[in-house]
Amino acid sequence: MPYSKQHKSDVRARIVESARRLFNRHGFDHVTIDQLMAEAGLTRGGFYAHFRSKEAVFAAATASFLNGRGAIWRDEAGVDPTAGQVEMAQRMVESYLSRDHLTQTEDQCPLIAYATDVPRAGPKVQESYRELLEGMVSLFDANLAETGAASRQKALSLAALCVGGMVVARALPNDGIAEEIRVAALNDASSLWLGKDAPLDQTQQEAQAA
Amino acid sequence: MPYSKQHKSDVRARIVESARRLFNRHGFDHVTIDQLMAEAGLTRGGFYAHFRSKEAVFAAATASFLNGRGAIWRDEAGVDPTAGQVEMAQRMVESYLSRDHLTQTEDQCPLIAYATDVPRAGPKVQESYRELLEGMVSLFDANLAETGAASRQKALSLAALCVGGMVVARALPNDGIAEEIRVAALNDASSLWLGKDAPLDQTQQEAQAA
DNA sequence: TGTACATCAGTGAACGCGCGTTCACTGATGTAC
DNA sequence: TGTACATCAGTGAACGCGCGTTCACTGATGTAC
Repeated sequence: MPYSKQHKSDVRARIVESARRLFNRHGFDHVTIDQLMAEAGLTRGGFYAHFRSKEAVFAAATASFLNGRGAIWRDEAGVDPTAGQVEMAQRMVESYLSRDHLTQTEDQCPLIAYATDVPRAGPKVQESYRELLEGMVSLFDANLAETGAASRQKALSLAALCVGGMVVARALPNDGIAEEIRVAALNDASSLWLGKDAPLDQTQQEAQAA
Repeated sequence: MPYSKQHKSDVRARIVESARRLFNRHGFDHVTIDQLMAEAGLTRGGFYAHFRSKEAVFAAATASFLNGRGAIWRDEAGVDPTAGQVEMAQRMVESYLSRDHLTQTEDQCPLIAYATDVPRAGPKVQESYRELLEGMVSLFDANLAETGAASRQKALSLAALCVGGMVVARALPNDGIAEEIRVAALNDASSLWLGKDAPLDQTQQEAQAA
């Protein structure tokens, strides 16, 4: 039995990671098997020793976020015992609508990156997408000041604003309007949903300093 | 001079209309020249008597919305003299976040449909997209109770919620969660931004009746 | 410890298909007489 | 009013390229002796 199981699963993980980064940046259709194998330091043909199809690696990439970064985010959000609930929600929103998250397309949340790929993708991808969004909603739900149906509703629309705001900002040119949308969403998410003022965002701080 | 100018521009308009519908439904990459020409009752080759490239017809389709339906929407929104400002904003939000608008992908707002195609498209498309979004923001801005910077900020985040909420709802399976997002966005847009309760939406009315 | 062997991850050429685009041709239509 | 003509929108076959997938082959690696 040449090549240990360890080796194979390591390589597979490397491919998934390349795939995740590239799909995130360019979307499903605009990434080729060649590209993602090259990014993983391999060549075209070897791909099919690990995955049955391009669609399969897309599903794996989505799932990998769900169980990797996504899970970490989820865990961290529930962790700090000194912070109040609304404090936690506020941190989540600030991190989601941060300038970094708008800029760094490689590591962004797949809810943003895959939004329009998902309807055409297979059931596994759709399931992952749904699961991830539900996770986000639950997380908000648990950390809002409201309870019951009111909390659920706010959690849903807050998720829509966070994810949707980023999708829209991405579609706009980088000349100010995108940032304007992001900052407006951040401020209103804070004041309208969480009932508190957002601390000045990085972009706003720089504007004041100037 | 065979075929009148009229004839040529009629046919061109028919192609643009087919393109708009198909691009709206399937996105730029998943519509073929064959399909859109067939939809217009023509064949492949004739396309290039009207447009230089696929990208060109995409730009034309985007612009056609801007000058057609988009302009109508804009005009209507400013028209009813008996309605107050906030009343107008409320109507706009209700129409944008309506169940019909979620379902009828052919006639939806291109801000939703093209969100992820735009960053990869040419400058004309990007310009149209930006212009359309700015139009929406101005429209909200002019109809909110606030004034100045506060109004602009609310207009921006309201646009993000409307467009983004629809994009996200589209990406979710049609089994309830998509509707839940839409209705939550609608209700919170009404209560948090406009300071009023939304009348019961069609879906909610049906739920109550059952 | 060293060597022959079997396995299978990885290689890169090749296949096949879809689709944007081109092109030689056709035929419908407006104009000139 | 009718007919020959010129134009060019429209046709559909063909081209060319990109890319997902396949396949015969290679060679690295673990195992058996």
